[in-house]
Amino acid sequence: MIEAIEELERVIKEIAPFSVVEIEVPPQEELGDISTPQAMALAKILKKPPRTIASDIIDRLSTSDIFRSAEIAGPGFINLRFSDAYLQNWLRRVLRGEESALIRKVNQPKKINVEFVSANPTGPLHLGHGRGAATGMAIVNLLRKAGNSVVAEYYINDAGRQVRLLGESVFARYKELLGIRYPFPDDGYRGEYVREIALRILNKIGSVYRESSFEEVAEFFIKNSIEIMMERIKEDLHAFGVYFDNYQSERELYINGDVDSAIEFLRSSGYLYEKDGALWFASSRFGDDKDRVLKKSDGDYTYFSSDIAYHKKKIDRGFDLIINIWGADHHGYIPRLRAVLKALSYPEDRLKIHLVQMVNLLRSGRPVQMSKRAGEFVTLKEIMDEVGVDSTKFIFLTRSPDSHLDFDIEVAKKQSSENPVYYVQYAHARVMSIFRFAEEQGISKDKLRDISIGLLGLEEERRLIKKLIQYPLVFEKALRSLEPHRITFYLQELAGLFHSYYNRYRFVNEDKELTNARLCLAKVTGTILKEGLEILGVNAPERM
RNA sequence: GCGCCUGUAGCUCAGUAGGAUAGAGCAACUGCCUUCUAAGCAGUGGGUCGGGGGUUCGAAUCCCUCCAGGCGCGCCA
Repeated sequence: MIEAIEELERVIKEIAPFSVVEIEVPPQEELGDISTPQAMALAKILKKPPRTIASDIIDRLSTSDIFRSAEIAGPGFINLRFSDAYLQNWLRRVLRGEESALIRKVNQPKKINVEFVSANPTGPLHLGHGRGAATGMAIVNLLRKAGNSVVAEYYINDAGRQVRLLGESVFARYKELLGIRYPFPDDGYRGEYVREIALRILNKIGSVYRESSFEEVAEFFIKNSIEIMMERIKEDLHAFGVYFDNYQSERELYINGDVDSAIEFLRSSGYLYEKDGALWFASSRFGDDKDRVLKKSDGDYTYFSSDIAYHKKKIDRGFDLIINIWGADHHGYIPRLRAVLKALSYPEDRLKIHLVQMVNLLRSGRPVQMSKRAGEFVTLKEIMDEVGVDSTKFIFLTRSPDSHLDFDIEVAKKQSSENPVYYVQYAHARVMSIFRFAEEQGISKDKLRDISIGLLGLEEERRLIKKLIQYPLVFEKALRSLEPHRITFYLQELAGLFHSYYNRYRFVNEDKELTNARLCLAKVTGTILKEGLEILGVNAPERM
């Protein structure tokens, strides 16, 4: 597939150097194995009839190695069929474990920062964070598989009013545990976890702050509360199979002077001014709808200031690409951040902000009450325990990030035997099971003889092979759009073809040559299922 | 009021840098386990792609408009 893509790219770029080459799988398999509508897209630019362009493209293709046929269809589609020799050679390479058969590495690996989750350390992760976590991790996996050097990063908002409020809430519970009356802060965090944090602090330090006011011990309580909270958040993330390479603290940006130096930088560039006793950034000069305050008239910095410092630091760290994965409720923030990066002369196309839409939690069709104020909300941990990690991730990654997601706990659980995730995992487990059986018959998975595609002439076998070879194309499309759900859907289709074939034919049979060929097919299927599941961060079980 | 996202089968959703006869899972119904795992397979039914207009050889996809839902519009984070 990769050679086919490259051949088409080569030829199309000869004709139209700046066009983006679009390759797809035809809607009906009778039409061909792959196709391109490129000739029609080029017709307007080149001012030639699409079929003439198509014919020109076909003439330039060196069809013999890769393609068996190339035809013009309809208004100007080019439909191509792979030659048996090419298919056989590709299968052989996958069998040998050659990664280059599955993934085309990027020409120039990039240093990429992907920031996601970044939940405030004021409470446990909830389901919405889970969606961001699953999506972000899958995007990181995609980028890494393509050969990039990726830093998965979590930005900890551990400065400002919210964490102070957490500290005070914990302090109030601490006093309470000591049997001392203390007014609970008005908008304080009332969740049970706050009490747990207080208890841990109590166990650690005892009653030494029995008589203290919050002002006296604020630093201590804030710092410790955040640490305990982050510990728990990391535990949840790890249980969810999500790992960060770097946790960047907002507080440190202040302490290390990054905020001051970022502001100085903007000031020296002439983008700051004072008005009404506050310090403003002229973001409207860079596309934002209005200017934004960096330093309030009371002397405190806004959150925006540290965010500027944070992104300046990312740029200074030398990333070629900065990807932020945000919850959709932050979308209003995009123009001002883009304005910042413009002011910092960072090329516009090197900042990508991907929004992940909100998750509604339901139980049997009814919305689950979520009151953050009262501390009543369902945590990601609870969902993981009740529904399962793989199933939860799969549900997140079976939807476009743009779509609002209704997550029904009962449906996610009830489907647990018919859930698409098990369907895909089951296909993998079946491949493994076939090899366990073959092993009993004295056929080792690692000692398969060369595959001969001539023995795989059944319609179902051809269909499966053609689905398998689509994997590199699906990967590239997922990578280009940073949309892991494309992989998820592909895996379901692949699993479907495999199950169907499995049900009808025997892999291990009386004919040794045929058995060998079919086992090769099973092995390639297993490899690709595993490869795809790896990107999603979902387990590929040996047995179920 | 302004901005972003969404509206596709009874339900949950794919498909949208314009492309071929709009797909899948669930639910419903009918069959298939003495042979590599039935968490599976085979089959049946199910659609004004929210409405209306426009651009185009061609629109679920682009533009305009209206309707519906979600989210956001602070010297909060």
